[in-house]
Amino acid sequence: MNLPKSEEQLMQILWQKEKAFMKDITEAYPEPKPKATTIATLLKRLLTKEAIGFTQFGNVRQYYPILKKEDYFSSHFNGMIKNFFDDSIPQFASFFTSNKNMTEEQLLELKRVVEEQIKARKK
Amino acid sequence: MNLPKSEEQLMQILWQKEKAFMKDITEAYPEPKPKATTIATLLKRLLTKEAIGFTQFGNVRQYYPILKKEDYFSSHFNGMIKNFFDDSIPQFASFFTSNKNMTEEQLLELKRVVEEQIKARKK
DNA sequence: TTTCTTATTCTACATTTGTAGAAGTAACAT
DNA sequence: ATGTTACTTCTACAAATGTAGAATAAGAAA
Repeated sequence: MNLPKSEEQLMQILWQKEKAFMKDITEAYPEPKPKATTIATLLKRLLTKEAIGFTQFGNVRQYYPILKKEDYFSSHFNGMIKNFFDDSIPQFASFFTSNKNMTEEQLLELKRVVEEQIKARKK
Repeated sequence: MNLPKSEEQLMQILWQKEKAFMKDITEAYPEPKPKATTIATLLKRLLTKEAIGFTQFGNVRQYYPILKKEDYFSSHFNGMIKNFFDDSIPQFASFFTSNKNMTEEQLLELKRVVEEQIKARKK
């Protein structure tokens, strides 16, 4: 499932809210907010793709994501690793950690996280 | 710079080859290869976007990437971290390392890479 | 040089994406 | 009851994307 930018942005809102009525979605958009019909169109397209669903409440719908954020992210991320690092995690890791934007503090934090994970696997 | 799939695929080829003539590009494509004119269109679009350039050799052109792979990847990656992990590297790291697809071996490898990087920073 | 092959440009066209107006409908406020 | 508001569906349309045919030009092969 590969969503265009505009739909992905809407998904981000739904992932964050888990459930949301039109009104909540509109509120969540940053300025300049798209027109209501634009949002409606996107919701409709996402419904067609079955990336989201809704529960009818009277005459209003409460939308919720069907596509999981983790899955969506993972598939993208894996795709990138594959294309950019020849499917090699270490190669990616190396690039990632030598990234100038990363502070030493973050590196230490990362190390901690990795160690923790290794420990968790052991048992 | 955000390239559509088809153009990105062509860029991958150019990044890999560094320089390439039409013929080399065609060869690099996996089956089913796109028609030559399709590739030509993509090259033209990439030239317009100044993502690539070329050197004229007689009547043939040798294309090369102008847009750097690292930069392209970084900007995408950062965008994803921002959208999916609220711009938090540790949050991403945590998700990344707890990924089921990752073997313990890879984790150890990652730890090694991180430590190496920390050491490198120190001096 | 005649023909074949290859690269390039132009043109074309269906799909997808981004955005939104028009209109209908039902709940809501007065 | 009745105009106002919120939501949804339909329709629309420009721009971007994916793909490629037609035509052309210029070496390469015969």
